[in-house]
Amino acid sequence: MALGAAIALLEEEGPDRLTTRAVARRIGYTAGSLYFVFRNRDDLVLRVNERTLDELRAELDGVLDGQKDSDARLHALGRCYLAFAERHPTRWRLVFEHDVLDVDQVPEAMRRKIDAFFQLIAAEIARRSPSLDPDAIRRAAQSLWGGVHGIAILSITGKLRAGGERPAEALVEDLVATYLRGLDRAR
Amino acid sequence: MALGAAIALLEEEGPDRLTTRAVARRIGYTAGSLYFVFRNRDDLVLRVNERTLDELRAELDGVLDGQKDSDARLHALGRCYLAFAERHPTRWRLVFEHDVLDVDQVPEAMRRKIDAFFQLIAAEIARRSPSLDPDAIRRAAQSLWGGVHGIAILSITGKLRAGGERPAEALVEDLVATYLRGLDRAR
DNA sequence: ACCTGAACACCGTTCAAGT
DNA sequence: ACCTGAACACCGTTCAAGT
Repeated sequence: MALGAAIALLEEEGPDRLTTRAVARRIGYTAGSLYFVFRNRDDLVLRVNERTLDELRAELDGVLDGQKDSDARLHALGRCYLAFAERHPTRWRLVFEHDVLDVDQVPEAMRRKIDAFFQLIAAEIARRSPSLDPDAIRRAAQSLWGGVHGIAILSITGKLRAGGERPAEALVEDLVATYLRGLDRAR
Repeated sequence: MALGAAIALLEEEGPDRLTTRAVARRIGYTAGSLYFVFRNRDDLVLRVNERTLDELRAELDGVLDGQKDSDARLHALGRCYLAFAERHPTRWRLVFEHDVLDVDQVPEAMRRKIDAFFQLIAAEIARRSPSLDPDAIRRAAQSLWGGVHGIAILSITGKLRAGGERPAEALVEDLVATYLRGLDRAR
């Protein structure tokens, strides 16, 4: 499958080398024939990204097994998210940095995957803070997870220069713990 | 100046069209001559990014004038950061998405600018929570600002799909307020 | 039905040669 | 001292033509 070659190329050579021609070469075909399986390069990247999101989702689901306490589950999700980003930096960045040109045409499936992910967080928050109304829960899920995402991206791109070991993990722990503590203190 | 042309090109046509050839064309020179002023395309992007960070910094400094309360200052910084990102999405993204190939060779000036920015946050946190030790302050500045950054990037790339108007601003307010509240509740 | 190969309009980068 | 212009090795994309 062409997708496999694309992913290998991406991890081995980086995003700039993920070209239609290189993918074709790697599977022993000619450049033009790739356009029978992908609409264009955007489409190729999009399919790689869907795969990446599916893998991430599977790992997140996996990490929830066995954890009972909602706060522990949220911490586990945060750690897992960060760990995935650190394990697959190139693929993970591609998900968020790739711009589709004809917006909202193609990425409907992608948006659903991202939404589903926020709902995972929202469900845990609803559980631990049952007094929050649905709007507040949505908001909390988005700002908390936006936060974890930001730490992950700054860490991966080397913009943090933090001290200690596993510095980004400490930041995620800090953000989740402090935010949840703030949630408990009513407004 | 070539830099001006590069920035105009970037805002008008997007990051993919920011090519050495297009910049040269726009200022009436030939492609090769650009290499007398920039080392290569990476260097060109780096210089654009430095300029962007300088502008952002100036706006952040400006927003602090007049605000006395540290919490209000942190909120103002968050809103200003987000507003800048929304006003210059392409340039702002380029700062964080551009990868220099020969790492830590070139971007020393860039790193200092980013560090200086975290220190701006850390100073406000130190002021409002004087009982925190220096490590905790650094950590708080990084996780809180990583968080604001994450919301900004998800918002700009259309991955939030939040309700209400100025949705990202509401998230930044929520994150900052809740995090600071969490900071006040000792561990 | 499936793939090739050539073509077109682009890139980044280098470097002799011109003024 | 400064710039050009051609060259090289790449891109994405299309599409006649081959099997």
